[in-house]
Amino acid sequence: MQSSGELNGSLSHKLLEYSKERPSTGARSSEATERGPPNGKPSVVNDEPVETYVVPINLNEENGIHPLEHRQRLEHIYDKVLVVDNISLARDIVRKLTTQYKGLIYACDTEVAKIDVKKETPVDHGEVICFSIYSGPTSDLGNGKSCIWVDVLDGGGRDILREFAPFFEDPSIRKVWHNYSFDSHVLENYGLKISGFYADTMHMARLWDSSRRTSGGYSLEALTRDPKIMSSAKKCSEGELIGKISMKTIFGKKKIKKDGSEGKLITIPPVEELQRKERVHWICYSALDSISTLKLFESLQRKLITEEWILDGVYEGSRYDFYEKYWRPFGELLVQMETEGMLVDRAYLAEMEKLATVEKELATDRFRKWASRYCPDTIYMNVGSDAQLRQLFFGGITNRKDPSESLPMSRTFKILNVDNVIEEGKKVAKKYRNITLHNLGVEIQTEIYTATGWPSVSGDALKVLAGKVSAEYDLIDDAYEPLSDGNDEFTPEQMVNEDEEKQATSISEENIETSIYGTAYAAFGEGKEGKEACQAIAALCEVCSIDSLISNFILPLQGTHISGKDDRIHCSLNINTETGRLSARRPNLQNQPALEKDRYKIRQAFIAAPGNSLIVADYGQLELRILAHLANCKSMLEAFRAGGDFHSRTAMNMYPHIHEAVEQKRVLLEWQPQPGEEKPPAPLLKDAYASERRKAKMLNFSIAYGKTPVGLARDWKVSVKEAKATVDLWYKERQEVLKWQEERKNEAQTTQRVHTLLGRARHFPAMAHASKFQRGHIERAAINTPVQGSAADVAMCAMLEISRNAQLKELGWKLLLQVHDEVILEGPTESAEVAKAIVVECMSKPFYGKNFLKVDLSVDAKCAKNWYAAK
DNA sequence: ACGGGCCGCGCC
DNA sequence: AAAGGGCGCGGCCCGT
Repeated sequence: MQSSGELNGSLSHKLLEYSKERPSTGARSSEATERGPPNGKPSVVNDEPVETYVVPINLNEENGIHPLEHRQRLEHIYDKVLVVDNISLARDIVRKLTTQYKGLIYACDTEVAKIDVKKETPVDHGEVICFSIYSGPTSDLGNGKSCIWVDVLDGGGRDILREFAPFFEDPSIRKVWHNYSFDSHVLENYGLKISGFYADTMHMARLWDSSRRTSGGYSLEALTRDPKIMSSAKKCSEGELIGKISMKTIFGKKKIKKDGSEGKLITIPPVEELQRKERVHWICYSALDSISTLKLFESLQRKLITEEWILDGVYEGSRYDFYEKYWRPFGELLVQMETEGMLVDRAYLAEMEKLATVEKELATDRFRKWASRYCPDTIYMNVGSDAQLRQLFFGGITNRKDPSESLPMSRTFKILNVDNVIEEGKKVAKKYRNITLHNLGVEIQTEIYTATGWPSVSGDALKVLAGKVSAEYDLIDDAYEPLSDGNDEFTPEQMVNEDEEKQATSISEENIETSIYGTAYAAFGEGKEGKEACQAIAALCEVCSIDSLISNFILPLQGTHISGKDDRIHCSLNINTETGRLSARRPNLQNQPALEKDRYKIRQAFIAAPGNSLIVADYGQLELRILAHLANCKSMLEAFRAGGDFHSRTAMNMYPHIHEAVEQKRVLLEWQPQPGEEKPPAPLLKDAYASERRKAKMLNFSIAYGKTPVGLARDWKVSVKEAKATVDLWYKERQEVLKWQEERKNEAQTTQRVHTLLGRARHFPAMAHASKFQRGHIERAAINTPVQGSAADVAMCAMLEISRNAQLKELGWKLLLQVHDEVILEGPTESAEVAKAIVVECMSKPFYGKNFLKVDLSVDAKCAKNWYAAK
């Protein structure tokens, strides 16, 4: 496909979708469509190597080349390809590969059928139909050919593939892949244990430039066609192909519409069919994948070698050295973790699904019944539709950003006819039917709007309407008691709510009746009506939160597409973020509900196998410690050195009156009960100065993200001036942080990049021509990236340290998952305590047994039978 | 019927 | 006018 420069630019208007009508999806890799930044223009960009779903309308002139010409150029490859379609030939070749040609570097690539890469894990899914191996133009791998193409489909299936085991499994034979994870898994489905991993060109490309997500993506095609990437490729002979050509360019056909005319949709036959019926072109297409992967590797290697690698200010070599030392082993480790997977208790999830469904129905009925008094059709409405909710509460309102647009007072919606309502004059229920929703008849004030200017109907917005009333279920009201606050790592939003709660409950007795109600109380005429409105909307909040738990977690985790034969869930762990954090997909195991809010205890479903336990270990205030180190901030470093409650200490440093109280021992910073002591000898700071500590804590979290006084003022509901004053208090003792942040902004401004602890760079190519707002965004990213990215570096080093540990390996402990500042391992229960101590040691000293940071790294670890219990 | 845009929300 | 960083994903609605 074309680079996204074109995608976002002049060509974008020519783009169209093509329908994916292949019965079995052919795939050479996993795929994802992704979203652009919230307000940014770039919308969908291919992230991983895959055939794209966006093509130029004019198929005849892609890049000025006629598809027939593409095919002709492709055919030249055929002369280089040794087609291996029988076992004895395979045996001969493998003998060569593993003896006289053992020292070469090989690029490998598979083509896979019977897998839906958007939904399924490649672990225990997919069938390899062919693969290609290439090691450069000069090696004669037989008959003077330089590229091997192996027909797995008709050349011997599993048997011919297994002939290549000595090649794939030899750790001394260096192999380069584009998205190693996918190929590794599909090959391992045949019982092979792939070894000799040498490089993943996708990771190398990300190390070279992490911002291609919005400017081209990381598909093999996009990368090998990008002159900026391939500029250093060796000059190739006339007509030689380097860049990958996508499947649809070669094999795409315009769909013929019913009337016989050519449609705009483009279809591609199943890959098995292509392999058999378009054999020559298919072989060339497939061979080109490994050829272009090797060229890409050589180009990226040359590029990375030219870059300096500076680790915490010290020259360490080239950025390719960084790749070899960190991301190569990390890439291999991630694939191992994916292979392991996490065991999930399906019976438990099924049980929770039943419970959640019942509770959701109750709450739904309650809301619908109330709303139908104002608008009858709400009985049939979809309470999960934000459009329908917006219509009810805000019908008629004008758009805040674009006053020329406004919601109609009344609107019809097409809904699934789940209630099988039969319309007048009809005999059977239709699949869909229309309902009419109009404004409930009252004006509701709101301060929360969506990015596009419409009033928000999010959970937060609805909570403001409802206030702090209970939804008052008849059956299950007291079945659910939220856990008490045992968690220190609150998000600022949660802390604001915490504040509101304090205010709400501190209001005098006679007012408490009305003060707990939200804005809907007055809107619906106070009294009984107002009260019922608030309760109904509270029920609606319940529906939303239950629904999101069901559809985001309870249901997907039970699906078979993301689990292997062993019933374990194999998510994909990707190095694909701008900052160097991991992301997890299919499913995203990094966003499982946290303990406090998790009414169905979903983390309890993640279990260890019989006889095994999980170890869950996480860093305490990792990002703040990183910030203290990077900025060399005396006050923060001291606070961490002193230990104890960091946020209390921050509050003490911000407010002189607290400082004085601590000095005079009127309050305690923290207190560990000593034997014989029942309660602290003086009040704790976190109780005596709770609101100051909350502010301090919030600033601790917010400042690293670049939050502005304007944003804080909005959250705190105070004036900007007041918010600014509090921010200044925070910075007063932390001038180094202020200075460091200014330096990062300047660095981003002048060099268009910033760096992490280990010396990775993040580019800001948009800096040169950024609007004021965009510039602000980049500046915040510039101060956040070194913090977040360095934390990611530390977490990676810790994982590598753990994976290198011989004792852990011997005891049978394996890494399963990482959630940014947390790792999860599984192993035999009998050695859990020993293993836990080793894990803590590895994480505390993640750099080959050392910690060169100016702060200690605090690690909290637990072992238990499931994830919930181990937190 | 499918995919994109949008919204909303889960996590750190 | 916008005013906290980084993700993935599901539902809805609307276009094709």
